[in-house]
Amino acid sequence: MDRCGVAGTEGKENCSSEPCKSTLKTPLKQSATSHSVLGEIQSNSGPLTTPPKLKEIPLGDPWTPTTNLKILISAASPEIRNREQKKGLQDSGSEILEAKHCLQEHLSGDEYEKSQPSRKEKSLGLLCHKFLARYPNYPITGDSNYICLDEVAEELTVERRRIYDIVNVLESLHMVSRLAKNRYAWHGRHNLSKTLQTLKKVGEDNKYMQQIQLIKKREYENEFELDGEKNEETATKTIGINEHSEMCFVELPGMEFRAASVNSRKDKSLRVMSQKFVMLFLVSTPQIVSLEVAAKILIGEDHVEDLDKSKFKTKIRRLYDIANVLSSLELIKKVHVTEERGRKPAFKWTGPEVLSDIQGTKPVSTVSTFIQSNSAEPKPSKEQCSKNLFPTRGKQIFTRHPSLMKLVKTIESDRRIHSAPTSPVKTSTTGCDQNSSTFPSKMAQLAAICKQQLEDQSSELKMRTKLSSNLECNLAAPESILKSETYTTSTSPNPSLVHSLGVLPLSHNSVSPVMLPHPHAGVSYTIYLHPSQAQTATTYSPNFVLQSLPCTNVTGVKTALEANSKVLCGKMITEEGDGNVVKDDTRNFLNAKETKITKIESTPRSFLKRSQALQENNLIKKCKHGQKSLGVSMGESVKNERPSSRALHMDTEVVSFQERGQIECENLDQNMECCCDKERREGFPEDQSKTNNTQERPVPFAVHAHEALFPSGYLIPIARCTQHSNETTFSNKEKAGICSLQPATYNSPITGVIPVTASELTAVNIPAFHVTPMNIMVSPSSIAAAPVVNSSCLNSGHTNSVQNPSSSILNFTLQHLGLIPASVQVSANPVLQSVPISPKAEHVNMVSENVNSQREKVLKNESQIPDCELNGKSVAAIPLQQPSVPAKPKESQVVTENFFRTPGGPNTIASLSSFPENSDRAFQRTLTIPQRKLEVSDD
DNA sequence: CACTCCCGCCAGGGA
DNA sequence: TCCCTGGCGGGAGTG
Repeated sequence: MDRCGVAGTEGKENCSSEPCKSTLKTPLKQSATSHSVLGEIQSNSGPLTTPPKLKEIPLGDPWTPTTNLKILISAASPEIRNREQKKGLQDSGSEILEAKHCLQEHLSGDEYEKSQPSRKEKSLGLLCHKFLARYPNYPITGDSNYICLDEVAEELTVERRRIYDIVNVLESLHMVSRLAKNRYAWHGRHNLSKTLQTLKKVGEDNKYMQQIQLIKKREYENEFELDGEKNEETATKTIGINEHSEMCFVELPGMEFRAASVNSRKDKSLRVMSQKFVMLFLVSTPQIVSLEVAAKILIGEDHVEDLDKSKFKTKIRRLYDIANVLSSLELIKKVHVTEERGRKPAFKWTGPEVLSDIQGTKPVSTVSTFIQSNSAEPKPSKEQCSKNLFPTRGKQIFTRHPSLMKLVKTIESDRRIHSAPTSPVKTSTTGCDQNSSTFPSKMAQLAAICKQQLEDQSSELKMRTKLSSNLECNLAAPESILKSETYTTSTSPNPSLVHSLGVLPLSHNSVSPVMLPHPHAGVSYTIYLHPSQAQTATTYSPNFVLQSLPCTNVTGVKTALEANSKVLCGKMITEEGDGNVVKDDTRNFLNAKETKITKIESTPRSFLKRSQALQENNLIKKCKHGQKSLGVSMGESVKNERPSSRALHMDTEVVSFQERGQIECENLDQNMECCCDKERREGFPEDQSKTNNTQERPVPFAVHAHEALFPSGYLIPIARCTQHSNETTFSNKEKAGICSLQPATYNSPITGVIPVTASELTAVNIPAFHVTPMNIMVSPSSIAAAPVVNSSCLNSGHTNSVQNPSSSILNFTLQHLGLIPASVQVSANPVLQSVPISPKAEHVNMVSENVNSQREKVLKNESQIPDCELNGKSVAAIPLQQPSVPAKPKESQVVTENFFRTPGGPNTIASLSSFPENSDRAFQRTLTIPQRKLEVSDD
């Protein structure tokens, strides 16, 4: 394709005056340059040109395996043939030219035209389909799924330019990542769910919902007021919302680096636009976004002033490009929205439902090279961290997300960096980590930052959470306490920090720090998870709610209540492409627009109210279920605080609390929401969720965050890692069913009955921790400090295996609770053996090594913890296996269920269900991270 | 005519 | 300097 590009350029020179387009209709000119020829050939039938030429064509191109296939295809398809010819043209333009001439000569105008592929046949969407067909949705990790743009363009017989369009959109979804020039890595949909979650989070942060509402409001006003000036004013206002927002590309942990190389270019508008476009869908309740609205919002972010038509038009064009690709991905579907003003093109989200998952976790927008900092290295200075994170000059690998700016500021104000991140061990499980080498440093810095942040706020956490009263920390050696900080949104100077940190980039080589923001109180904990495959973020809330993010990348779980995000829109009639008409009468909503908007502005208040309502709701639920636990006392206090954190993001919501009631499960609390969301996303079978049998539950660690209270007072809902559940699709029905599901009861030998709502399956129940409540006392400080899994630990030199996020969480939990020594790593992933923490590892919680056998037993019995080393003692050794390896015995799946019900996202049944298409692969992949039943050997 | 969106010119910038 | 990238908008195709 290089040639193409070149040829194109050259050709332009020669035939610039002669529009290639014209060439299509017009006979090819001898003088036409290769470029023009190319165009002609492409569009014109190349019947004359023989397939053989194609073979010959790739002179310089490596003979690809697909060549034969292409030839065959071309033989069968005139269009393809043409494209092939075109391709061939690149190399042997003259020959093609001749052929073309011949063709033209022999064909009449009509015939010639007929021979040309129709416009539709050349659509980007179709091209994208072809492109996607080349790669598996869920490629096996570790496989080298590389994409050579030249080859692809060649094989698809399209200009490389078109491939860029596709790749850029795919890149925005992290389905591909750029490895090098002309080379991309194919990730398939493995990261899709994470990406979507992240995007949703970012979208919520950006208040896209509000923007949409404002735009709609404006339109609404226009309809009735017809006040042009006013409209413009409104428009400006609307746009103004984004004025400050900067274009940024949301990165996923582990993906940044590669993307970075691409980011050299300032404008990645297509990528950014794509992400934002997706965000719009994710944040809006009727997940229907009209092009007009999308364009306005996108323009608003770029240039508020430039609302001129041309710009708008251009945006629309680009949106079409993006939409075509997204449509090919089956993430959206074209529909038409009929409003008062008329019928407008729009797109409806048809992709997996995305939950705003983990609270406080944020997508790392862009991370530049990090200086690797391991324990031995001096702690990175704040400046350095900032610098690395947000390089101001040179090649900024990634565009930084606004939230990161906040982080930087926070860091600035907060100088103390407590502990250096653990040295990451390089564990590349994916074929994409070629550039991982640079990650460690970044991660380290991020970790340092997070730690710092956490530490600073830890004191606050202590005060807020009176966990100490309930829990005494016998675990807590000073070091054991990872820098954790409490984040109280209300008081925290940098409330945003939590969110900023939310998602940290994961590198295969390093541990990723994960912010565990307290839902409301803002107490956040950071857990350093091994970024490598799992990419799971864990949230640790003061109330001891552990949540694992599907991936670290996942944006924090803003409480964006999906239900809440009701888009203000007039009566909306959506005509789906297939002719189905979807009516969404939200007119009533319009009436409240003003009010709602006002509310939005006065977010704090509304938040409080909501918070209270939520709290009440939670309490009620608890009571309802008769749940009693230590967590209650603590939990409540904690819960009370949650609202605040939530408030940060709730401003977008204008929906009345009652409305939310419908989605009660989602409203319970952020954690729960996450869980719920995950569940839904994962396509958790309704029946399954309803199933009382925990073991059958696809989701390990399923616990009703709100309801399942453990004696110990630890409420540890852990969201499943949704890594593999990208494709989960839950029908509305299913969702509803889930939401409405009656709480399932799970028996915990120790704790007793733990009612769990099906929708909350994602929550993790860690009965083991509750076994000896009194023994597991956690001092406030310890609580505040989230155990950080040292990267070294995670990557303990013994193994290359990637730490499963769930395992990280497990370790964290166990260590934190003192169930296991800090030095012991329990791998949630059966594949990953428990790995002794490297002595070098710093920041590892020094958990009392003395874990009484009872606990272990309890764990064994109760939590069904997978084999692991407790106290560095026995643990059924499990052959280390690359988690990435997809092929897994089905048994693993079963095991998974039993295992602690850990959030091993990947291995959940749900995830399986979510892979309708590639069930095989999905399944395999799922198996990849088998959850083992924890068999703790009594010593 | 409006909507779509293909096509490829051309500039930025990395190698 | 080469040429990879990708913004951008003209204008063709479609309904």
